[in-house]
Amino acid sequence: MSTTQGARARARRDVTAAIKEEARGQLAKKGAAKLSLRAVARELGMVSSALYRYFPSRDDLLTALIIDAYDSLGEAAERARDAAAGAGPLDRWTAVCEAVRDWALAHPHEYALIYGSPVPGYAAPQTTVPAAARVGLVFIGIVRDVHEHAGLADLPLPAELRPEAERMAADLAPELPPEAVAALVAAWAQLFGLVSFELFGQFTNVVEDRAAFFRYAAAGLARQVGLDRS
Amino acid sequence: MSTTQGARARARRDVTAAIKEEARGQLAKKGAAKLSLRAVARELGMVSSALYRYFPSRDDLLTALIIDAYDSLGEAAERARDAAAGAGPLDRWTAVCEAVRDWALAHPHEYALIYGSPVPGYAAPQTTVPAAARVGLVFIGIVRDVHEHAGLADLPLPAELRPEAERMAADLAPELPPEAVAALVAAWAQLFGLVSFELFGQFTNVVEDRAAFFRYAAAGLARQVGLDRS
DNA sequence: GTCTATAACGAGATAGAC
DNA sequence: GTCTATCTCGTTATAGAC
Repeated sequence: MSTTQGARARARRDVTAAIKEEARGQLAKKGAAKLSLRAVARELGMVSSALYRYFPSRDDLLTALIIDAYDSLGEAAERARDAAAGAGPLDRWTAVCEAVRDWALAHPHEYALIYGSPVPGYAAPQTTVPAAARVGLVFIGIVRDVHEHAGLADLPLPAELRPEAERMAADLAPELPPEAVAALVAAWAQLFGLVSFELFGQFTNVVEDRAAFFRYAAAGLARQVGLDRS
Repeated sequence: MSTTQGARARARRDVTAAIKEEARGQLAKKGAAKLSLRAVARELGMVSSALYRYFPSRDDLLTALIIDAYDSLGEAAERARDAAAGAGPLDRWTAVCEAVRDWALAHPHEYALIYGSPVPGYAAPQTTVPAAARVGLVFIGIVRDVHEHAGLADLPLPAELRPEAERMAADLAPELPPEAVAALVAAWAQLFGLVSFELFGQFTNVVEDRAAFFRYAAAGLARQVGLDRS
C-alpha cells in the first residue's frame, strides 16, 4: 500500500512539475496575461479539465508560479550569502545583490512575473508573502550581523519619518535601529530598480558595462544602509 | 479648400485622440498585452479596418501610447522643476522626484506600460527615445545647475567603473564630472525602483506612510548625486 | 479514491465571405 | 462596412478507467 501511495504521490509531483514547466514556457512566449490552462494542457497532450486536479483555477497556477519564482530567487540569495559567509560586510552585501541580478538575468520572465507589472485581473493572495519575503530577510540578516558585531555607520532619519521607521522596525527587524530599517527598505526597492531597468531595457543606449555599473551601484546601497564606513 | 483641409485635419486629430483614449482605457482593463485594435474599434463604433487609417498596426498604436506616456511624465517633471526654480538644490530635486511619483500614482497603467514588464512580441522603436529621455534630462539639468553654481559634493568612483563613467558622461552630459553622471544614472534607476515597488504592490504590509517614505528616499538619492553636502 | 476524457456553457476574439 | 462561421478561453458536470 505504501508503494502505491508513493507511486501516486510521485506521479502527482511529476505531472504538477510538468504543468508548471510548460506554464513557465508560455510565460516566456506569451506573457503572464495570456497564460492559458487550455494551451498548457494541449502542449502536454492532456485535456484542459484534467489540469483542474492539479490547480483549481488558472489563478492558482499563476500563484504557484509566483511562489516558485520567489523561492528560486530567495534560494539564490541565500546561497550567495552562505558562500560569502567569511567575507566582510561590503562583500557579503554585494555578493547577494549580484546573486539577485544574476538570477534575474537567467530568469527574465519569472522576474517580470514577480517584479514587473501586475497581471490584470489577478491579485496575489497572502500565500505568496513568505516566499516573497525571503530575499528581504537575507538582506536584513546581513545588516543585523554587522550591527551586532562591527556596528553600523550613523544614518540620517528625518523627524517626519521616525514614527513610520519605528513601525517598520517593529514589524521587520526589532533588533535593528529604525534608521537602519528605513535605509534598508529604501535600498531594497532601489536595488530592484537597478535590476528592472537593466532587464526591461531602460539602460539601452545608456549603460554599456552593466556588470561593473551594477557592482558600483550595489556598493552605494551598502553605504546607504551603513555597512561601509568609507 | 483651406477650411476643408483644416476641418479634415481637425477631424483626424479628434479621431486619433479618441482612439488613443479608448486604447488607454483598454490598457487599464486588460493590460498592454491584450490591447487589440478590434476591441478599440468596437468600443468606438467603428470597424477595425477604419483604424488602420490612423495606426498602421497594433504595434504603432502601442508606440503612440508609449510616447504619449513618456511625454506626459516628462512634462510633469518639467513643470515641477519650473515651479521649484527658486528653491535650493535638495528641494528642486525632491520636487521633481515627487512629480514623478505623483504622475505614476495618477497614471498607473501608463506607468506600467513604460516602466513595467516588456510587452511580449513588441519591441519599442527608436522613435520612443526622445520622449523617454525627457525625465532624465530634467534631473541632469538640476545636477548641472548645482555643479555650475554651488558645486557638487565629492563622489566616489571605483577605478573599475571609470571608463564606463567617462563614456556615459560623454554621451549624456559632457559638462559634468564622470562621478556625478554615474551617480545620477544609478539614482535615476533607483528612483523608479521606489515608484515601481509602491505601484506594483511590493510595499504592501511593509511601508505604510508611503509619501513620507518616498520623500526620505528621494532626499537620500539627492545626497547620492552630490546635491546635498549635509 | 484518484485520475482522465467527453461534452457542454457562455463569453469573447478572429477570419473571411459577402 | 456587415455578418457569420469558427475559433479561443475558463470552468463545470458527468462518466468511466485504474
